[in-house]
Amino acid sequence: MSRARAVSGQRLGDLGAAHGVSVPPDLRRAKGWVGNLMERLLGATATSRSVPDFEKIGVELKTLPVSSRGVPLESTFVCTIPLGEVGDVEWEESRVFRKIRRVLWMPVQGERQIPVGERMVGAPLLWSPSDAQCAQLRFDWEELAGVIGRGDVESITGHLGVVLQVRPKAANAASRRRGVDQDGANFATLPRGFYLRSSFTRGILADNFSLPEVRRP
DNA sequence: TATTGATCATGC
DNA sequence: GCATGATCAATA
Repeated sequence: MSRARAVSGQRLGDLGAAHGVSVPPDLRRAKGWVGNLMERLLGATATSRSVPDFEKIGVELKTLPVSSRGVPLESTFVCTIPLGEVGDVEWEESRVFRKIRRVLWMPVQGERQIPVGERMVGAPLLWSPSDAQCAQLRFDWEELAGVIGRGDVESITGHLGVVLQVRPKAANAASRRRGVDQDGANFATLPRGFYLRSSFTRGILADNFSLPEVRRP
């Protein structure tokens, strides 16, 4: 938290320069740049292993692009979906629950009109879901995991789910991953991931900071 | 214009 | 291919 507070209020360009990281002209070809920079600044273990960013304290790091008024501009990716087994897993042992039980949110200005190097880091927030938030997440997760477990992943669109949604998570629309239908037969389908809706993360910020009045799901 | 579906980069 | 880090951009 000391490190997080130290970068709060600073511009990405200055932070990058201090760490020998060059700033891309935009994020079209560097979508993970802000997240990767924050990992370096805060001392997270930057690997592709399925463990929390801060392994010893069980904390996941998430940067959150926000407007000048502090409203999230994008949904938040949580995890990919093991299509063949998600229907047989309990909520408490799910990837979603494990991933978001402790999150360090780092809001960062995300408006495209602001040059990447001039975007400022906001106030950090170490967060765990409240009982009410857990209930919301669990409700959506059980519905979505249930549909996938029935072998109906193809019927899911981003519209389903109040706080959590399922959307593609792939290199492109031709990507394929094994799925399992109701009869246990394999089939090829687009890889999917769970995402937190921006209305949900907006509520998290609103609960902890002074933001414009918002309606939460 | 908010949102969904598509896409980009990197490591192993 | 699948995990990490996400944002872009077409469209409803």
